Amino acid sequence: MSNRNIGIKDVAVAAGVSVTTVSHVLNDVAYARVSPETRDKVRTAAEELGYGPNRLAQALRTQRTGMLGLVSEDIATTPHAGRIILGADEAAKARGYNLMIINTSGSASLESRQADVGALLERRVDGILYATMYHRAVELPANLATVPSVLVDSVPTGGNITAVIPDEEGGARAAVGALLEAGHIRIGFLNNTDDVPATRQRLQAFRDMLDEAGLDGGAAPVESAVSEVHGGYEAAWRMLSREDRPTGLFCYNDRMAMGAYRAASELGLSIPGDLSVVGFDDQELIAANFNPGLTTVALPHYEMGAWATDHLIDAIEGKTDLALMALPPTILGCPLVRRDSVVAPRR
Amino acid sequence: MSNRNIGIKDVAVAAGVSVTTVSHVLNDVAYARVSPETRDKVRTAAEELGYGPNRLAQALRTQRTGMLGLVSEDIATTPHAGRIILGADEAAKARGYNLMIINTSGSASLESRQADVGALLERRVDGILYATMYHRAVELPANLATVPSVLVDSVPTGGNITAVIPDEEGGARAAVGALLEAGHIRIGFLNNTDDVPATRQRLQAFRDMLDEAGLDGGAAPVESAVSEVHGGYEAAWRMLSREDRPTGLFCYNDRMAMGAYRAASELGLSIPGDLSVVGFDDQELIAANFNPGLTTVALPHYEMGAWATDHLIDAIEGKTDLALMALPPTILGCPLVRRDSVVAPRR
DNA sequence: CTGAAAGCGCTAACAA
DNA sequence: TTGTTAGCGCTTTCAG
Repeated sequence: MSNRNIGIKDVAVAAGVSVTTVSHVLNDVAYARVSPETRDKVRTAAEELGYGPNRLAQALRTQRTGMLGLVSEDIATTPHAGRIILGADEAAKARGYNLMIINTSGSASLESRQADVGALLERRVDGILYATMYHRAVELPANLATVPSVLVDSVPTGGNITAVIPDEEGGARAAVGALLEAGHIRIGFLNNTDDVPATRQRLQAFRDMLDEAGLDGGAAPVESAVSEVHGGYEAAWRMLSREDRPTGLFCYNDRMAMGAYRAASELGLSIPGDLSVVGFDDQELIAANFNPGLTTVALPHYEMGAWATDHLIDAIEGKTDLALMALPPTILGCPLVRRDSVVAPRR
Repeated sequence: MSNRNIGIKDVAVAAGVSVTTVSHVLNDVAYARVSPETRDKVRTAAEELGYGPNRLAQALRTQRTGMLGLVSEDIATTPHAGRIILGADEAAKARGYNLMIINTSGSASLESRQADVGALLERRVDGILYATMYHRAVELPANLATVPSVLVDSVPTGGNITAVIPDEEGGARAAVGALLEAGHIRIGFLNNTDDVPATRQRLQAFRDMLDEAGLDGGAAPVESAVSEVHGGYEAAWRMLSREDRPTGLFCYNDRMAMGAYRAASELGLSIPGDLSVVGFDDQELIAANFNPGLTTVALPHYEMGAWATDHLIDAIEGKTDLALMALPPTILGCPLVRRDSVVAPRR
């Protein structure tokens, strides 16, 4: 058990050598030439005393803390943050780094976010991950540029910084593809009303897929509403009340799909018999627990967190030049998760 | 904007004073006697140079890092972790501390969890928060005792450590109380099958409340199943198929309540008309988005995180002796969140 | 093969 | 009222 009070000097005394030697063997310094016997003596002494290095002192001396700062938006409000943190934590741990986390609000002022970054900087983190809770364009605090950093789940409004984002288009194409593949030809889209990349890109992919299938994407029904359960409910109600109501429905996210389930049920439409639906986000609680289970598209939060961390560490260790890969953002896939809400349309 | 490269010495030179003076004014050292003019010179010099203290060096010298370690179980799988982290982060930030987070698994071996604590110890965190994802008894890594620490959302199996847990009993009493108050006299409980404190305490509170209301708690219907949606569905189906089916249903958690909603619907029972239900956990996604909105009991995760952090810092700063408050655990309230799933029974 | 000593950036006696 | 200086625990150059 590691004992806070004992230092390298104590180990040196116990082993009857100098601190230099202790440092050399404990850190496996390449150029050090120490006899096997001495190495053994040192190691057992360290073991017996329960020596653990003081990382602060190490850091002060080497100018490397082995700490990564993670500023994350709205940690408590979405499950997405947890996945990014987990991906980052595991990637970091695998390479001997640890995470210093600061929560911020998506709506916080630039100054307040700059102060958060500043706190991390004072602690001399080796690099910073800046994670947002949904894919959009963010204005980054200027002091972020002070240190290697990567943006997770967003693109920068100005300037350039390495970023990693989800493949909205590919995900949407997979979703619509699942419907097409099942044989649907009347397909509707329940879109979000916010002006974020996902809104535009998913719509574009929706239309493209229909066009490519020989259907008229431009004429396909689209209803928009706030991307919450009640919005999905309202939009679905409108969509499903049409004469030529679709047999397949692509929803902007799982929450809207949840609303669509309710609307369908109230309209006497069964899922998937009368209506096939596919969502986006793969929110466990909703998607897996629905009846029938919701086929949806998963967002790669864990993967983005891990990717960002790995590349950040590469940059810190000089294995990569972040500046070179600053633009464009790296895009990570959004895999389709098949459950039971898509079947062939009734004929 | 804080500049990593400039140190206290540069400020001293720029201001034409010694480093001592700089240190004194920048840290507002009480006993220091520095003229107002000098103070000004120092402050503006620091400002202009963009000086930010190197917290590592400070920490090495003062033996205080201002960092708190947080080992948290299963960050990505429950929304609870996010709330604990948020509560801890805000409390910490308010007192000038930051959080170093390590994720661990609830099922990880003692050694692996001990290594996680060890990593925090090497970084010389001033104290450690150990958070579990559900209320139970945990075996803590021995090295945790090395430093001030508090356990969040669990009680220790052996030894003593300050802990903070939710008021299971009070929460359950509030839940059953809501049903009683609405006039229900046939009330059932859908319980969890895991042997955790919540299972026992909520059941006990359920029976007690009925007894106190002059109903026979011992005879009240209880069905148990795994605490997931499908478990709730199965248990509810059994419960609601009885001749004397209850008009009020208390569910172990919101997920089980979600299953109960489905079972009720399939049995042609409307909520809340034919059946009033109350859950536990207040999982936003479920509880608020259900139709009707689920009346439930909120778990004080944010509060536990904040309470633990505040008391940990008190101990670190010598304002409290943690040992004195080690036993018994502090209990934080679980407030009832009223929505629309409880009404008076039909008569 | 091993050790002495300088110094990372800062704080806090102590001196002036 | 201000400055000198000795470390905090470690790594690393340089000399044996």
